Formats: sequence, structure tokens, C-alpha cells
Amino acid sequence: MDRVAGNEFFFPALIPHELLEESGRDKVDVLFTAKPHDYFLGFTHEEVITDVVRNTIKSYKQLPFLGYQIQTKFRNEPRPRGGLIRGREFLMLDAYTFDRTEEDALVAYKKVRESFGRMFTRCGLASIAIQADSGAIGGSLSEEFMVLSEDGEDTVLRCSVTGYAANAERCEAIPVPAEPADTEVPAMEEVSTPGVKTIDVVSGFLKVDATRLIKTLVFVAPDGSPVVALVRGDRELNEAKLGRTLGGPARLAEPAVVERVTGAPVGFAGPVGLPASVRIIADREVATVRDGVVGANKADAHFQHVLPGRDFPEPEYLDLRTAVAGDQSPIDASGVLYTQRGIEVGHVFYLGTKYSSSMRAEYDDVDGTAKFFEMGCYGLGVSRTFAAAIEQHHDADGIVWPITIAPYAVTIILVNPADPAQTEAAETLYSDLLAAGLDVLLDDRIERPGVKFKDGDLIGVPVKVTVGKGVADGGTLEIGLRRDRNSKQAVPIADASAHVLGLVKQLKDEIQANVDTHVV
RNA sequence: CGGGGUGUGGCUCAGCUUGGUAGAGCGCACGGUUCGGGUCCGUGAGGUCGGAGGUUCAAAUCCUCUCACCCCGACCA
Repeated sequence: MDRVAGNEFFFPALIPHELLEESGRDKVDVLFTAKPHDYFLGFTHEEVITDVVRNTIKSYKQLPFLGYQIQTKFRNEPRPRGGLIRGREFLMLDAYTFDRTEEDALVAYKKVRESFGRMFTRCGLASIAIQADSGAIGGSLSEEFMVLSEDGEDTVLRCSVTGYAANAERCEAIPVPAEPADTEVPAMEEVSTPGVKTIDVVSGFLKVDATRLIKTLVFVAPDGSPVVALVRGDRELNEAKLGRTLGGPARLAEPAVVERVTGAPVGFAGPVGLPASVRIIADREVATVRDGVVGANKADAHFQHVLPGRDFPEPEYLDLRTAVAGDQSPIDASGVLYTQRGIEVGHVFYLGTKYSSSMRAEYDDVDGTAKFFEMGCYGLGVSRTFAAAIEQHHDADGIVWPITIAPYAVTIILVNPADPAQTEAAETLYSDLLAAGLDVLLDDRIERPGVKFKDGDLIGVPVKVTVGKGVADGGTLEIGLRRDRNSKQAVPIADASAHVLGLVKQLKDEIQANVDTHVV
């Protein structure tokens, strides 16, 4: 962060109620409130730094500005899980940029994005930046840093040709035609479907492939008006995409609203004969359904042989469905999407003036006029990064810490603490390495050797030194790397310290080489 | 909030279906043995079976209610 001219802060974890009222985020549901006063426990700090900046930065001459901090965040997650992966309290590096223009803001965005990439690489992690949804934070451009791991909780869609990667909720879904355009479609006809409500059941009951059903979902837009959304029966409507077209999160309408809008109980909604006042939007694939089945907007009935545009007005066609593995790549027509699992360790956003305008954070520009700051915000999950590092670096015996984030660089296992020669060799090396600035763990417990070896592997310190019978035999210690059991070799006691320092340097150099060549 | 699951010595769990004297492994204590990849043998301590109510001669076991935790989903660094 300092490399990209960041200014380190340490904001209060308690955020005054008024500040979140300004941005409207006092309604965010993960907030913890702090009594007796009207405070929230900090879940992210856009409002706080915006308040600081609007009070201190008055001129374009003070821009660009980057502030960051590393602090405990509090979010009342509905479902904490996976230990450090997702907790109600976690450590986060959060950064915020303030600029004059959108171009400057995007330059800042790029800088922080690269900085994040370097940090993950420096932590020994292989990460990728993917196209993402900006969610509750808001803003228009956003990418997530994912650490690929089989145990990850996120699904990443990737293009087989270009390597392009996107979060499933963001990835454009290329339409696959349901039926040939020249199909003859008989006249629409009502069929009785008593108690037949779900796609699966309708499909089975009418012996019609799910690709020919048009799923009709009623949502309530942010402004309170009902919106009818259509997707093909075998597809999943993507609420993030829907929210983007409606300008805010939409929620599925409750049964009473569905009945009021469609005149039918849930399960029989369809686009035919809806009031003209109701906005209807559809996934692009729906346009290719030529002999479809839809709810008849009355109980226990559906229409078959439905043709969009003939039997109901052409809706607005948009990308609304969730992309899936096997879809054509949106980047390269010859590519196919496939999925990978990942852990989200960082997220970067270009915000525009979302917060500066709602909080009236302005500076005087070159021409003397007051303008809102162009902002970006950036989050790096520190505690989660450690969890991701363990996911990416472990074996059957335990953790294999990357040297850069290992709690200790070296562990010295003193096999027999009752042997004065071994003890002296171990303690001498221990103090030499400490003097050289390394973090060293000396296991001089009175335990059987096997126990100490197992514990040492479990903890995963990258460089292992065994002080044992080699001391008496030939005046040697065994030195090796945790990641490779075959790497150990006998080293004369006099050379041990230098040898360890050499290995530590080698491990650090390997990671640095990755950082130097890393391109996000 | 919806779906599923689990609560039994310090820890991990078996026992519950088909009610009948609470078990194992690990850990702990003691004795011996072993001593470079979680030694082996023996002895021992330790639990009102998450809580409340009910059924029954008898409840860890069956029924009702309740609490807690875990997993899957909505959400997110």
C-alpha cells in the first residue's frame, strides 16, 4: 500500500449512526449496533473516510489521495462458517481512493488492484482477478481476487480459450436458441393442469421439455412496483443481474402480490394477458421459445403452443439468466465456459461519486467549481487470506506455510533434551538464528521424537532442523524444507546457521520472483 | 428465515431402531517397557447421557416442548 502512496489510518471501530444515515447504509442488515450510544460496529469505512476527507481535502491540489487501514471488521453474517473463512469478526485491509476525474479514479483503481495482486503473490498465493458484482457496496466496476481451491465457497466461470474469469452472478450468459426459428406454432390453447405448479411437474405432466417452458417470476422492484421476469424453464434467474437492470436489489414478491398482479395463485403465473402497466422483462433466450408453455394466470391452468410476440407483447429482452458451465464464452465465441471453485480474498470497486454525492464531499477544482470526489474502495480479507493460504499449501501431514507469512521461519527439533551436546548445539543455533533476525521455534519438550516430528509437520514451519544423533556421530545437524521430506541433508554444526539462512533466502527469492513476474 | 443433522467422562465417538446394571479409543494419573516419525503392557480416576415435562415397574433409548451447536441455501473480505 505504501508503494502506491497510501496513507495509513486507524479509524474508530465505532461508527456514529448519523454518518451511515447520510449514505443510507444505516439499514444494512449485517450491522451490529453498539449500546448504550447510537453507534454501529464498523463493517467497512467508506462513510468514515469520506467524512475525514471532506473535512480535510479542499483543493484539487491535494489529490489524488489514498487512505487505508488494517482493522477488525464486524458483520453479523447470517451463517459464519469455515473457521477463519467467514466469521462475524475478521481482519480486513480496507483502502479508499479519492480523485478528481473518472480517469484518475480508474488509474488509482488499477494501482490498488495491482498492489493487491502483489500482496497475494507475496503471501505465496496463486490468485486471479475476476469480473464481479458490486453488491451492497455499490459502484459500477468491480473485480474479486480469488484463490482457487477445491474447498472454496465461490464458483468461478472461466473461458477455455482466453482464460477470462467471472463470478457466476456477473458472467454474461450467451443465449442458446430453444427451438429453430422456422417452427410452425399452432394456435395457443388452454390446458387444465390441476395442482401442477412447479417446472418439473409441469414438464412431466404435459410431457414438454423444460426448455420450452417459460418460467414467470414476480418481483418487487426497489421502488415498490411489481416486475415480471421471464426465463426459460431449465434456467436460473440471476437476481444480481435483475437488480442491475432495476437499479437496486429486487425481492421475490410474496404470494399476495403475485395474486394481485397475475390474478392467480403462485405456480400459475404467465406473461399472457397481464395488465399493460406491469413491466415485463425476459432473458434473451425466451425470445427463441416458439412453442412454449406458460401459466394461464388462473388456478390449475396453463397455456400451450405459446409464441412470444404473438400471444403476449414482446417483453424487454436482457441477459437475466445465470451462466453455467458449457455455455459459450462471452469473450471468445470459440471458447466454452467451465467452472472452478475459489475463495474470495479481495474485492476492488470503482465507486464513482456514490458516497461523495450522498455525503456532499466536495473539493474545489481547477476552474474554481465544487465537485464531488471520484472514489474507489478496496477490501482485502487478511484473516481469510491466511485460511486460503492453508487451503492452497498443505499436505497429509498438515500445513506447509509460505515463508512470507509463516509464524516461524525455522523450527529446531531437539531430539533428546537429556543429551548435553545436542542441547548445546540446538540452543546455539537457536540464538544465532534469532540474532540473524529470524523467528525460530525450538522444540525442546521432553517427548518422544515421533511426537515432535509430527507436531512440527502439523504446524508447518517452512525450514526444519533436527538436532539429534548426528551431533555425536559426525557433528552434524539435519536441515531440510517442510514441503519436501527428501530435501533434508546433514550439515556440519559450524555451517548450520549459514545453511538455514540460505534456505530461508531461497524460499523468499522464489516468492519474490513470482511477485516480479506477476501480472494480474 | 428455509432444509438436514448432532448433543453421552477433558476430546472424538459407539450404544437409541427392538426401553432392563452407561461403553470404546485418545488424553490424564501410577508402575514397567521403549527411546529418530504419534512405543508397548498393566492398573486407576473420571459421565445425574444438553434442559424441562410426559409414558412406563423401568428411559441415554419412546413421546411433547425447549436450548445449543454443525452442515446445505439466501449474504459476503
